[in-house]
Amino acid sequence: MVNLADVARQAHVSQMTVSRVINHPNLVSDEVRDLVNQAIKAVGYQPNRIAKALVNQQNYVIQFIVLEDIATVEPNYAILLLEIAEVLNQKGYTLEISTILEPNSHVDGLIVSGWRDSDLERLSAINVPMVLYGQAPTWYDLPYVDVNNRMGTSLATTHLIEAGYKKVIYIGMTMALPFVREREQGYLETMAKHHLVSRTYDVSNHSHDAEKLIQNIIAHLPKNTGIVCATDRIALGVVRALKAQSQIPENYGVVGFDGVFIDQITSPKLTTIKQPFRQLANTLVSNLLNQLHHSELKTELIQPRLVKRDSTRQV
Amino acid sequence: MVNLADVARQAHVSQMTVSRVINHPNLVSDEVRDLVNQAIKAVGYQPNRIAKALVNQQNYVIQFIVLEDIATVEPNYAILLLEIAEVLNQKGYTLEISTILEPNSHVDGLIVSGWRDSDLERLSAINVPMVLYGQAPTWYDLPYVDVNNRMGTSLATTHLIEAGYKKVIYIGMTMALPFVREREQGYLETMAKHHLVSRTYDVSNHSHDAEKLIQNIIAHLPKNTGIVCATDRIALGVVRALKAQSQIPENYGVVGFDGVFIDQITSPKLTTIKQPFRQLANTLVSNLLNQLHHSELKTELIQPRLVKRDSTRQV
DNA sequence: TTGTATGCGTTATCAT
DNA sequence: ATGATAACGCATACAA
Repeated sequence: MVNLADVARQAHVSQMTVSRVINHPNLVSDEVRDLVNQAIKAVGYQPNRIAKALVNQQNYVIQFIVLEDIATVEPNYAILLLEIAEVLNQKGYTLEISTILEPNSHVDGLIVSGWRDSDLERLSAINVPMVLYGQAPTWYDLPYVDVNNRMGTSLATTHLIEAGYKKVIYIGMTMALPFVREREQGYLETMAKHHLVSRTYDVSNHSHDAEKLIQNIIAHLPKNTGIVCATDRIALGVVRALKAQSQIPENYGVVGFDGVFIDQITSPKLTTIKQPFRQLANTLVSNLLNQLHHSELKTELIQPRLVKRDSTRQV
Repeated sequence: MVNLADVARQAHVSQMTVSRVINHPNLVSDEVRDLVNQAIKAVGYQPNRIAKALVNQQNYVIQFIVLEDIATVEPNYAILLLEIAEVLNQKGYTLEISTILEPNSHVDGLIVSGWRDSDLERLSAINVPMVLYGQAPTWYDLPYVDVNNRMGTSLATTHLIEAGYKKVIYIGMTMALPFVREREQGYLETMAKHHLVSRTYDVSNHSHDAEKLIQNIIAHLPKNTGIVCATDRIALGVVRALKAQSQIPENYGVVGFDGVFIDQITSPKLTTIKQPFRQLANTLVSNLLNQLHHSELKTELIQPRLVKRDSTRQV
């Protein structure tokens, strides 16, 4: 392992000068700085994160905590995790993954996902920099990053209206979580804005439930109806129920939400609201590192994107 | 932060004695050991991984490298990653995730997945302990862990035969990877063993392709046929193509492979070969840690499990 | 069986 | 502007 001493020897300066060139280059004269930089390249020096961590009393470890059952959201997490890991590694941090909330002293910061309202009390008691993935109630002072769920369903609803579907209904989820309410609100608001009558249904977030719901209400569902779904999973069930009559997208238009994996395996392919996971990952990480360095708390909503495919009419 | 010195003071012994109690308890007298252990609890000591890493010239970081396009296998990876992370954390290691092959000096070991044959040359040149996820050719001396793919399709084929399907065909993948060949072999062998005529087709690993294939060959496909699919994705397309006539499982039986996520969202629910991801994760990790400590190379195949659901007849 | 001295690679502090 | 020294927490080698 090549260390500071090796570089120092090569450049005929002291260890400290090398350390300064790396951490406080403006405190070093131009000539010496160039000399040292050359030496660093020549010997192939790579800073030792462990030694740095020891002296700085930091660990350069961020823990990603998944509190919900993975099975419910698998594809999303794979993407998000990989994005976060990449961003973190770039900044010299390591990502640790955990499924329980019990922060060890060796983590510098927490990214928490899949939490329920009942977790927030416990979370706000923990004295480690953290950022939540998912919109949290404001009365806890916990910074969060999320996609703008309300805007998402609003985009979906607008798209269906503009595509000429006469009636537009919403199929939501039976979960008391902020993002669930937000998605519903996005639909309701947009319908109100267009002076249209809204109609919502609730199912569990499983394709088979959504499929059954549609089979039950199909008799009362006029042709030329648009269906905004709270998730791609629900949309999958809806599409399956309607496909038998191959009435998509002529008689029924379907829009999902998430845009990960499921949207690609439906038939017809799903028009959906895509969560920008790369951007979410970037924002989560920079948010957290900002807290570590400058200790500012900040909450952010990221804009989603409508992806038009075959389950809705081309406008 | 409470350290060895704090414990030592509490127990009225030296730092070294405390260190010994932790690392070599048999070198310490019983009384002193008990005393120190009490002190450890009393002051709430937690070993500092960073300091340990520095002195041991280890980093306690394992890198998980995903070389293939994530989009093709998302759900599987989410599960595998979380399992690996959990096992690793238990053993005091941290998991780092990367999508490129360029091991930094700060990683102690590599778990490599999604590699192609063309990567193996480069991999075997890297001088860091590693284990591959996925069966590799034996002429590279790289240890790997994989599910027993051959046994998997064999289980699937046997199940269909025993369920009374007269003809059993196989839909495989157009990829030149060992595991692809293994899965096909499992089918072919089992058919031969039962003195049955085998018939294989190939498609890309996309549900839409599989769906088209079935639509094209359905005319020549006699009733009472069993279909072994190389993946759940393919099975999903097959089920979709056959569902219009709702002939599953009476006239056609379908078995998939993987058992992650997709199998739950098909309709009817998929009979499939389940990859034991928890066991795979455990084996991958213990394999790697064995290399780190005792430097033995070992390759292992894990047994998969047949999960009978609604896409095949109950025997 | 227990304790002392030393060093891992880095950086902050203080001195020059 | 540059360098010498000490310190972070732990474990190995050696001494007692």
